[in-house]
Amino acid sequence: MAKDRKIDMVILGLLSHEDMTGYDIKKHIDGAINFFWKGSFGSIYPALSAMENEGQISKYKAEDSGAREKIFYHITDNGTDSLKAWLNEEQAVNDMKYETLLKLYFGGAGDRQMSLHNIEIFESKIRSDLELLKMYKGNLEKDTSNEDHMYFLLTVMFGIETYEAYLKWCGKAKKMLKNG
Amino acid sequence: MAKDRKIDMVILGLLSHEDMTGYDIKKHIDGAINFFWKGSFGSIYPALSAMENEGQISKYKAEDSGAREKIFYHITDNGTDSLKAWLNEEQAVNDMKYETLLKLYFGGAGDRQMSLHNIEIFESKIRSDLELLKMYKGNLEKDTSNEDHMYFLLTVMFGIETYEAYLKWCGKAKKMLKNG
DNA sequence: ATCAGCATGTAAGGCGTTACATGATTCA
DNA sequence: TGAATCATGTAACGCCTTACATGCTGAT
Repeated sequence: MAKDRKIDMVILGLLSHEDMTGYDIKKHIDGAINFFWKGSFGSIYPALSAMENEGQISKYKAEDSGAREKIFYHITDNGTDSLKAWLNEEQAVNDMKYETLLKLYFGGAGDRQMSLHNIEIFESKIRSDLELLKMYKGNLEKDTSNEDHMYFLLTVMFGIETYEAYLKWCGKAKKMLKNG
Repeated sequence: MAKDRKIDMVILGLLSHEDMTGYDIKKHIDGAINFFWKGSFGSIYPALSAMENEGQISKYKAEDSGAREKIFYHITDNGTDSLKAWLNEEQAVNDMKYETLLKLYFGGAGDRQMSLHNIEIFESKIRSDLELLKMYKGNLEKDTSNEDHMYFLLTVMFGIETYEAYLKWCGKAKKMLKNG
């Protein structure tokens, strides 16, 4: 029941690269991170407040902002320590929820055409996401000077590898449903 | 904000095969389903109560049980309708949370040895889970008379395909961290 | 004797989503 | 003029986990 909000670590990780606003953080999460982690405004802003109270991050307002106020957050030494401690913990939970597989598992309660259709929907989503991943990969490979890019690239490669496996499986599964 | 408890569908799906107790349901979820969905007693028992009130399932007590009372649940026609309606919905959310990748993404904040170690932990977990999946596959292939086994087999094959892709990636990633 | 497994359930509380509220700027 | 994007935040509420409570049976 101890605190286990991983969104805190996402925020600390992003702020370890550069100062950002809550809005910036959301945009980053919606990028390449989105393939292995998610986060909404409703979780980010409250987390930022809590973490500032805990002294993990500090905030300051943009001086020039002619438009609406922008609040930038900066990671503190405490925050850096928390981030490193988490990285060094051996425990890591990888939690999958494939509603597509759940439906397939219970496919016997419907007809084959339906299962086939559900696989095709999955397949087309994966196909378009895979293109996105390949685009990310291309961009990362252009600039190898940044040390962090290797880490980003590794996660993108993970995505590509698994998504290609998904597609391979889709082919087999469709065949089995048609013939077997 | 509408009801979106997928655990209901897991329960209906399992009960569409045979009558079961809450304990039986938990055991099934902890088997091959565990690779793509999870469920605890704390979510199963309350769901069973709610679904009985809604008329999706009905309950009866085992007559002979010499030991502690056993409550069996049976799917009703309403329940079967709900299950089929869900299976026919095109929408399916596949939600991943890879803490391992999150740590790797922010690997630049630590040293390479740490990232390498985290990948090795992931790799050994995947390796042992893959063996389990292959055992499930072998068992399912022994009895092809049961129509449902094809659906179970498809989900197990999905697991095997993706886990093998994970391992392939682990090899590449370790090399990159050592050399790159 | 003691521990694991069978079996049902409740309680507390954390985590997260969706929807709402507000308002400026930019671009078609 | 209207929509999209920038930007911050709150409110309501749902889902789920962990821990607790209870007690029998069978194996070591």
